[in-house]
Amino acid sequence: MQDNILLGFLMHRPMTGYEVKKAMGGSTEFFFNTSLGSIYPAFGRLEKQTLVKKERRLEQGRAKNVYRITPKGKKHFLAWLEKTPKLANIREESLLKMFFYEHADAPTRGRHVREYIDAVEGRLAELISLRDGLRGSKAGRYRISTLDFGIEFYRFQRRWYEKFLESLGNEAI
Amino acid sequence: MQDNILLGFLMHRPMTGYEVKKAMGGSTEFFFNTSLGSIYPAFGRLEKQTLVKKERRLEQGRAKNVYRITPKGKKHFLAWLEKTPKLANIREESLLKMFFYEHADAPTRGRHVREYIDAVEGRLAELISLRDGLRGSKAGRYRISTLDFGIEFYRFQRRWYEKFLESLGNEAI
DNA sequence: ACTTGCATGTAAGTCGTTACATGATTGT
DNA sequence: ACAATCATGTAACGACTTACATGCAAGT
Repeated sequence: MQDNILLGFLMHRPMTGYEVKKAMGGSTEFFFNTSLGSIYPAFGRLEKQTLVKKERRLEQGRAKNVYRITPKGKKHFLAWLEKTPKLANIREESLLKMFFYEHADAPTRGRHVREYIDAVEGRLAELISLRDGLRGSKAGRYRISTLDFGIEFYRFQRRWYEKFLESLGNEAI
Repeated sequence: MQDNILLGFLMHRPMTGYEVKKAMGGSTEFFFNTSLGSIYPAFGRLEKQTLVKKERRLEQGRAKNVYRITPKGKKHFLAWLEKTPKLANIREESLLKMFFYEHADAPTRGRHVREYIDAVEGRLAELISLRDGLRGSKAGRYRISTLDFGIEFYRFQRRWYEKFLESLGNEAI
């Protein structure tokens, strides 16, 4: 899957590994992010499969490895893109701990939920300021859609955990 | 993290790897699931750390490896449980494809979203029937909370994707 | 006889992270 | 001079999955 994201970024323009990593910031980083230590080997694999082509460039006296997607790479990416995405599993540590909350005491449960809500609000603020920055820009509508999903998702979480916190207040201690 | 879930299940009673796997079904499987090929080696590691103790039992002429959590294991589990959970990242293939939707055509986008909503509805039906089965049972309230979160989460997704589908209908093709 | 479920484990492979290692350029 | 950013890569490790391999017991 990671390979297809890299190809997706190269659909826009040829890039270095470092540039792809930067491009993820503020765009995919909230639902997909990957480290440089993962990107460079991935480009190596993609090159072996001739899905990308490495171009050695000298810019400002610095050697760069710019990767360009090949026609075969485009076909590969579009074939992946066409397939209906699989339903995502929830995989949250917070739910896992909640599942075992009978083993924690009431103050711990309350603290968890309050701190979790704080974290949700922090993330929410980031996403909202990101979207505000995109207003009036030429950013694609689908990029904005992913951001909107993120914002609504964290709002949903905030609502849910606030209600949960209330219900904890009513628990018999 | 996986290790702590195994310990969490053993907090209830000593179990075999197979039993833990079964216990996940209908309880944690919607937000955490793991394969037997992962559970058995994990118990081996936990035993080396003396967090669990293997007990060889003969039941119905069959040899079983029943694992019991040790006092040290309990301490380890409770220490993990106490720490505030980290904010979960969204990591959904559907959002990733959405991000690149300018490269797909309108019928593909529509098909994706409709099929995704179908999958969400299927999952929702599973969760709702699970919860209905839990009504009146002695199931812990926190286990029910995790289920409720799941149900509300998939309802949120259904709403969001239905609105998104509508907005796709209005797109300039 | 056959299939399903119980039960345990290993091996190979995928996917990804963090830390290590290096070095140039740009801005203060 | 110093820090930050640009830029590339490797090594070690961790977490997990699927497939392989085995075998008994219970139900049909």
